[in-house]
Amino acid sequence: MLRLSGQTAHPAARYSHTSLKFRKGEIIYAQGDPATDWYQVESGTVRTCFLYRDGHRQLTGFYYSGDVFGIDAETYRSSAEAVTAVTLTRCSKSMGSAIASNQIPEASSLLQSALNHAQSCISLLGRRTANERVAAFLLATAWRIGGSDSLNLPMTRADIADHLGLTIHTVSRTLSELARREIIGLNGPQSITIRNPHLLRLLADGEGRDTSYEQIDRIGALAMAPATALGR
Amino acid sequence: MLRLSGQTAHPAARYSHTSLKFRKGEIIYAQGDPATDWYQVESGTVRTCFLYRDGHRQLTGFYYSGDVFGIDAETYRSSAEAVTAVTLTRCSKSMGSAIASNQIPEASSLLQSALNHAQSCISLLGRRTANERVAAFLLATAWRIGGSDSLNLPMTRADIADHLGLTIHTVSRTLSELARREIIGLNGPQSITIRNPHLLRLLADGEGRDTSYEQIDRIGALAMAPATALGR
DNA sequence: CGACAGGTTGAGTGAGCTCAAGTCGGGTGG
DNA sequence: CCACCCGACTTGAGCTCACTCAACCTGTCG
Repeated sequence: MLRLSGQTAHPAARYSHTSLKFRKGEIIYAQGDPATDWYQVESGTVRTCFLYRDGHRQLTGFYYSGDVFGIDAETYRSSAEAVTAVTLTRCSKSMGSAIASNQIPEASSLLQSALNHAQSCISLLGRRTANERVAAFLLATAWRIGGSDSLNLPMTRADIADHLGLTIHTVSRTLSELARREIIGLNGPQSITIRNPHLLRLLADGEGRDTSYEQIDRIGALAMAPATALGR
Repeated sequence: MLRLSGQTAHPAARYSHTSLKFRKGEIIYAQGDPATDWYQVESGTVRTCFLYRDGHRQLTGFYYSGDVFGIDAETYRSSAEAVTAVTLTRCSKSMGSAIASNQIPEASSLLQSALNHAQSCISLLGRRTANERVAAFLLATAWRIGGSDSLNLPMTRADIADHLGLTIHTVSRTLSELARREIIGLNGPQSITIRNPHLLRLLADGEGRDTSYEQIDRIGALAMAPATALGR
């Protein structure tokens, strides 16, 4: 969510770093492996997955260009996998010491970044309905990578579902419903445009709980009106 | 979950610290306040709450004697409240600098502790059913404070519910059901004994999903048998 | 062209929510 | 000492939203 320390920071650059490439779907490290390295994304998208004993998984985060992941104490609590083809910079922790003992100058920044990611994940999972979770996820993702209203979701529906604690069916249905109400646009499964950010924000914040679709759409239209009038 | 750095460590002891008392229910700091201090629990229990725009809350953690909380970057992302009467040690961050710039030696340890708490929270919310969440919560709490099989839950059902993303009704029903099956014992709402930790672990790990109660109870009985035979 | 992965959509079910009533224990005031 | 209240908890009944099961569509790759 939060960039590490501004646009230009490259914390990985200061250490013995190795550039690596992974193909789509490849595993970068596995849950339980000794946490010897941390990584920074150069290009592409990475997901971290926590696997439960019964086989189902909880995606704890998506990492885009500039993001840092793999900041764990002893062993990795989540595995990391390439969502798309990725290039990474790998940084060995062992050259200084464990990251927990702060012999690495940016240790605090890296941990802070990891903590922010975890809190964002909690913020999504704490929401109550599928609408709220999907809406909040779209806004968070748009804010992180899109910048503008059009965004390309690199991950599959299954990834989104396992991130939000839903099924792919519910995610798909919810997105279709949002598109039907013209809150978002769907140009193919991966390409999404946010048409009504204001209304999406209301949905994410739970304003649609005991309110009918017609009511919330009216509220959204009212909220949009000044912005639209101002914008053109 | 994880103690900061062993039983005897008192990271708060090394700084300008102030001892504070709060009564049950009192607010220690509010969400959005500038994060100027962090705290260590001397006695009692503290909860941290993330409030959503619609008024519902997500408890992001419970903190017991020895635990540290309030490790945020700029402003507190959650409020902190006294679950019981508590005594705390408050430590000012401003004496060095912001915690993110690692001028405070234990900054990394504190952040690591906060990260562990966040990951435990995700691990609970990532579970699928009420049974799994409640079982996992009981085990985590017992491991943290109980030590033995008997534990005193300092928080209310509402606190548990808002921590697990359930309602108080579902929490209450689930606990009653666990008691009815003699997996736990209930001596009053706050006092719980774990009678069958093995079976509780199976439930927490989702082994009861597509299995009937009778089947899982039988599995649990089998799993218990050797341990019982060995133990006495 | 077939195989397959990813995605969408429908129908029916069920776990957990909502609404509602009732219990229990502790505190307070008459 | 008892009546009363209040907050916390429990439990029942019904409903709803998300899951399950299933079918089908689409694009891609060999």
